[in-house]
Amino acid sequence: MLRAGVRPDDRTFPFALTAAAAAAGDDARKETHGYIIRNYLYSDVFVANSLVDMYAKSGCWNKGSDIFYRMDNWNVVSWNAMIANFAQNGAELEAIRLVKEMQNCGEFPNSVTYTNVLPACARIASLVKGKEIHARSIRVCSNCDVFVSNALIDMYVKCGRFDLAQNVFNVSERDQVSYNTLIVGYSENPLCSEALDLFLDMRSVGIEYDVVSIVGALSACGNLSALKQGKEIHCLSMRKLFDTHLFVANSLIDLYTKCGRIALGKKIFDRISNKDVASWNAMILGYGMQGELEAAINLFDLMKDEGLEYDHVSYIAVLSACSHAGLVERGKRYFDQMLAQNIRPTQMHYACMVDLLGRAGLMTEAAELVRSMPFEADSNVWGALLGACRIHGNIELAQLAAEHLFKLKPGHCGYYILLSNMYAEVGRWNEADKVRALMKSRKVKKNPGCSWVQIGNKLRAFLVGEGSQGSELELCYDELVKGERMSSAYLSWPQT
DNA sequence: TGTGGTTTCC
Repeated sequence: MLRAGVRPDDRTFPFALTAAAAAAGDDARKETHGYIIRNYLYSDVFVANSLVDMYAKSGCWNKGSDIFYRMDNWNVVSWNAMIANFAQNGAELEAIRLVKEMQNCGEFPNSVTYTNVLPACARIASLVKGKEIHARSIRVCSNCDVFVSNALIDMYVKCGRFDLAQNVFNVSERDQVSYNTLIVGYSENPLCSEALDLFLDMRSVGIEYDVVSIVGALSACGNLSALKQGKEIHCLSMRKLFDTHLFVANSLIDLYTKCGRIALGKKIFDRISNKDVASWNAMILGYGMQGELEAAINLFDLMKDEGLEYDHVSYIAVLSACSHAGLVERGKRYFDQMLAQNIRPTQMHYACMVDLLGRAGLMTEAAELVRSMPFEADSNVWGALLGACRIHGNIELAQLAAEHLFKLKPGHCGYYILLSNMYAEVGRWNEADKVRALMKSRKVKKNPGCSWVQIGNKLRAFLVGEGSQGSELELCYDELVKGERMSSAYLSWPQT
């Protein structure tokens, strides 16, 4: 247009800026912005809004912010773009605050406002703020907007309130995203079966599954060790050529390694031409999970040779492998390497390190690491320490760890039992009884041992002490064998 | 002839 000598006007730029926002690299953004500055088109609210949006999407929230605060007048779109700018770039509280501020400035939030701010509540898991937004959206009927109800479902899921997420889902208009949001939300234990039910439901009400639904369903199967259903979903994904999608392929590695089919997972890993960090992480975690620790650590080292940067998950994978293999010095080296790479350790990293040191009997060092953490240790960290105390018979430290665990996870039976058994082993019966009494007073039930098999689309569980399960077990076995024969018949690669 | 929106891998 410029080459043809046609002068763009303020109507041109919203289109150009939208395109620049989606373009790779910063060149198009800088050039377009520069032209606008040189030609005094800055004061047009449409143009300025598009600029804020462009910078929000490119991750420069201060650039978007500069433009916003220099604008002469704002409309509701300006506020919404600015809320998105904060919400998508790590300034969640600012985004939430801006909804109040826009009202102070006399602007009314609309459905887009709520759609933009709800993911901010979700990311910081602020149920209070999320509920407040929910209530406001009801007052102006925004909750009837499918974008808003989907964002609400996601917010409740991310705050751990599956009951409220399900409520919103039940009373709202539902589309593909509604199903996907709930499937992905449920695909973590212990709601994986619900996730798979929803995956079947969506198809029966005529809503097509897409890559996101497949990823959620595969992840649910992995967590359930539901190999047969996982294979079926693998087949469904092949039918739509989704299986070459990177996220799907990575989920397939996760599925097969979690189900113990390491070779199958490796086959998928090898076939991915554009492997990303998550592909490598999934494979390293898979080897580690199945006890192939040398393979896990070798793959970790190989990843670097391939020119890929480690992320925090890579380190969780390799540290847990070192811990299980008893490679203390090597684990410490990797931990230091992670710090040098400016990756801030999370609870899980500390839990791995405490486990590493503790298993090796370096109890003082493990306790010192917990003490030196820059934030309060969570139940994974204290649990790792308690586990190590159990192995090495360190009752004093076990008491300390258990004290924290009883506060952090008061309903978790395992910790009470572990400590009580430790007392009993050394004949400190009074203290063992005290722990049991504490457990009883808190109405903590001991979970019975449980084992299960999958038959068709159902899981059948067997509990310790259930009695007369002999015939039922045989029945399950027959069905299981039949099911295996069927699933191997339609797979295109050899079974491992 | 113009601006803003929800869900995904480890």
